[in-house]
Amino acid sequence: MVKKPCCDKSGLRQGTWTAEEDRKLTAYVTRYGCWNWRQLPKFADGTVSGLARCGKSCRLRWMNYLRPNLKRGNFTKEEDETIITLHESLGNRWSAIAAMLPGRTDNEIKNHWHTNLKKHAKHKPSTTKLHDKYTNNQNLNDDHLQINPIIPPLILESSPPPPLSTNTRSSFTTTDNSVESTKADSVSDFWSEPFLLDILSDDLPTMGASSGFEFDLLDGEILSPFGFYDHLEPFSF
DNA sequence: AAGTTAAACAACCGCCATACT
DNA sequence: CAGTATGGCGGTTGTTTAACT
Repeated sequence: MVKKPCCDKSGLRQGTWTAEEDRKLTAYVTRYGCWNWRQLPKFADGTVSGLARCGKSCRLRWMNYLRPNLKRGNFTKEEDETIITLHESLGNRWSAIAAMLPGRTDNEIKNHWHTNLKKHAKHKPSTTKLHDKYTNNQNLNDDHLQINPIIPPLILESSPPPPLSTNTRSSFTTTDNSVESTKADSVSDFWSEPFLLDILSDDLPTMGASSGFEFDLLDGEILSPFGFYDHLEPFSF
């Protein structure tokens, strides 16, 4: 939804993400992984310099637009046919359909379905081999994962943020503000330092290899799956 | 050129399943 | 075992933009 930027009751921003917010989120996830979406924004150190977004919003933004290897742009004819066929078999299980289309998100497929394919699907009989395979298979859940074995591991779920001593998601949910603030401070240092040098020098080769990032330094420009890196300058928060 | 309509799509909401304490 | 926190999913909404009159 493209709402006007505003703050909700808890002071969190809503609406369209800015390039700055995208940079912050990408930088954080690139470095620490998506270990805990709901805690992530807390490390942004308030609403002025940090990410004043709810974790859910962060996850959605990352999964649908910022994560590596996402395709952008028009769907191919083959993709359309695949979506239609899978929808006949799976129904509105968009995540399952998206799993069959590397680089496409469930949200993207869902939107595409409602705006383009739904009307065509009504008139188009299913005749593809893929459809036959599914209609003849009783265990769709297991099978659809086997058909496409090249779905890349999405992101660094197993990589806890270095400053934390634990990666259990509930152990950090605490009412002990002193403990939390201490941890948050140590992590929020990240937000106040220029991350570019870090990711270029140390973390990125490793993180990039595991997460699908590809960064190239060319004449002072950084080429990345994200357009905004193309004109990125080292920044601090 | 201005107004209207339809299409596209980014993002939020609510619910549910799972993991943890 | 119950309660709570979190992640994930699907439905839906609302703004922007393109196409049309």
